[in-house]
Amino acid sequence: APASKRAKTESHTTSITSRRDGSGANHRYQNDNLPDGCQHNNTWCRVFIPTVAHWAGGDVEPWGPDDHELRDIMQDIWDHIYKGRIEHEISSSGAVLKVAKQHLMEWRGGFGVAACSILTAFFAQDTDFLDPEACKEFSQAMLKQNRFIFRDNAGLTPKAWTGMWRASFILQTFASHLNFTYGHVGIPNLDTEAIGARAAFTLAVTAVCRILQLVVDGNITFEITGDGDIWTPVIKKGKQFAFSKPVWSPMTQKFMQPIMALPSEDFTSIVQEAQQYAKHPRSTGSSRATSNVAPDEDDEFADLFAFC
DNA sequence: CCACATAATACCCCAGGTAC
DNA sequence: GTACCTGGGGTATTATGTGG
Repeated sequence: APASKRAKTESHTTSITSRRDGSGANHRYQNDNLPDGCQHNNTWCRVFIPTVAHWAGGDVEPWGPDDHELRDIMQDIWDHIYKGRIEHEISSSGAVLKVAKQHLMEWRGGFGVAACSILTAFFAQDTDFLDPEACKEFSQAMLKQNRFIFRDNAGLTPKAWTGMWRASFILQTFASHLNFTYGHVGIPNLDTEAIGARAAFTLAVTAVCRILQLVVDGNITFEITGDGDIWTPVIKKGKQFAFSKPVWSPMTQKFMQPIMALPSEDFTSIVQEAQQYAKHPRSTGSSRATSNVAPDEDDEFADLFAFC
């Protein structure tokens, strides 16, 4: 690694890790502890954090790098975004890193939340699913298909995966990543435009698996109010039901390999398709004036069962 | 059709809880 | 004490309604 590009400017840097000296509860770091000015024009939360998440969702370990690697990456991002305005050397135990990691938590959690609300909305629009058993059967069928693919995946070409990848549940869940990273900028040192979003996509796939599994096991129920048109998902309390690294990291690893093997053209087209579900669609030329807003239900069902 | 007021939603942020 | 994850409070932003 190249030598540090700057001299330390803060004299208060304790030579040893300066644990927590933030101003929040239990001396935790909060936004007030970030370098002065970095939040001007919402640059911190509208540009810096999305850029960090864009990197974290790239072709890397989905559940996150260690603090030192993350520090180095974030330093590059910082130097580019705040270049000439705010000089700051990020500490691997300081406010910038800690607060940013909090946002990355929310970024990962967003996949779990998205998968849950998408499946809930799907059930809510079909009265057949008023019967909890129907929900379970449906979810079981989805998962079964996944297992079938896994069982003999040695003999399958990456092409065989693409059918499943295009399932709208997964694409919609993946769109939460596109939303979260909206506003990110390219960082020359990191070649951020060249890397993909395979980690993010892996998390999306895993999140969908998790929510289906919760339904199958009866660990999520739906409170239905109104005239049956307001569904509220209720997930049982417990760490084992969370969308978290200890529970889902093994599954993520399984998914990661074949996803990494996808040719970049295929992956690019997947991302392209997911754009329609994003809040800030990247208009890729064709006018979207007439045809959409949301895909009509027939299309959605067609996609959904395309791989069943 | 536009300006404005109000309602709904999304976003950001913090801190509690839990496990180690 | 530290790290991970969650849930909710409060505000900014967008959608919706209403009068001119």
